[in-house]
Amino acid sequence: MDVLPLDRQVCFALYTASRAVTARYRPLLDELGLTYPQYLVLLALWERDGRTVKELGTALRLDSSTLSPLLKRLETAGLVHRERRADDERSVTVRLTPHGAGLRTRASALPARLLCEDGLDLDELNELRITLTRLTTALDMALDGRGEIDAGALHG
Amino acid sequence: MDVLPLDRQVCFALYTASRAVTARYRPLLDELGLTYPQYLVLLALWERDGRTVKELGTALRLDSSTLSPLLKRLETAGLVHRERRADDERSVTVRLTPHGAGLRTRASALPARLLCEDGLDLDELNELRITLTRLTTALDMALDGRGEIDAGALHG
DNA sequence: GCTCGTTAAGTCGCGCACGACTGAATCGTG
DNA sequence: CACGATTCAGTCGTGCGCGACTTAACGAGC
Repeated sequence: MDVLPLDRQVCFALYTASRAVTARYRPLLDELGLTYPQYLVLLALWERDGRTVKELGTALRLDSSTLSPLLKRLETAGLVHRERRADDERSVTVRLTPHGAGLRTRASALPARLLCEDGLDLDELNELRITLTRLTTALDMALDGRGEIDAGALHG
Repeated sequence: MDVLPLDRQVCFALYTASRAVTARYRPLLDELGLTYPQYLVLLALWERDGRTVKELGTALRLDSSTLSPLLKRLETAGLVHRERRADDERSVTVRLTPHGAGLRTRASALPARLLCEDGLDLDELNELRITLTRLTTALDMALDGRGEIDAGALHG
């Protein structure tokens, strides 16, 4: 069995496409003073404000070691505010400041500005998104399942 | 115009799917002592050995500031060897060592091991790869075009 | 109430990515 | 030949991602 050439590997196409998209977003996000992951965090908060770090991590599939420093930078930039929950002192609630909430209007124009140059029509984008989501959940389940099988092997 | 929810954004699906794939590759690549970008560099070299840093960068869409430290680590690990070209002292040729070439056999088993758990069949993977490649080239052209248009505007 | 296991946020180290820059080699044009 | 522009590899600083770890708070069972 031989190695597939780079151009035939789905994993490489995915890796490259993801970087191409963030590269295309970059100049637009620079105008807002945001990085791409910071933009995704704000997307999550615009959709539902006041989530805990844990809940944001679940939505974005990132853990606290990535989110904590990122949120600290967003707080320094005056876009979010963090405070410990009164009912559970372990959790921290992340809330948009007026400034952070105000960016929503400007940010909502971004996808449309990129849509016209991505070489795909709306149907293709929709299908692509669905396929990618299916791929992600399948791989996540396979990764989780690995651990469960290993744990199960210990009992058997 | 309102902001799309996170789950409807193609950019987010791409970002998440890309990380899910590398996460799934990680335990397998750990056995080979490789990171995911290092694996991609080796894929490129297995396909055609003796390329310059510049040529590798074109194939992987990475520039020297990413590749130089990565190649240095591969050289320290004894997988590649670097040497200045005699006919052009600016360029550096990257060659696989016997050890680096030998990893090819073990690495060729990787895609098949992941294929059975990605939740997609071969036709879907093929279509996905083609769509992603089209997306990447379109976005790259748009990004390049931006600069050319700006430069053109100065002449006009 | 106390202990032990669990959970949440955060820190640290490492390896990318990428922009900005440096230094050396090469090329083009006069 | 000279000299300015270009090309190539490499360094540096910043911000992710992520594994391993720490600390504090919660919860269950005794």
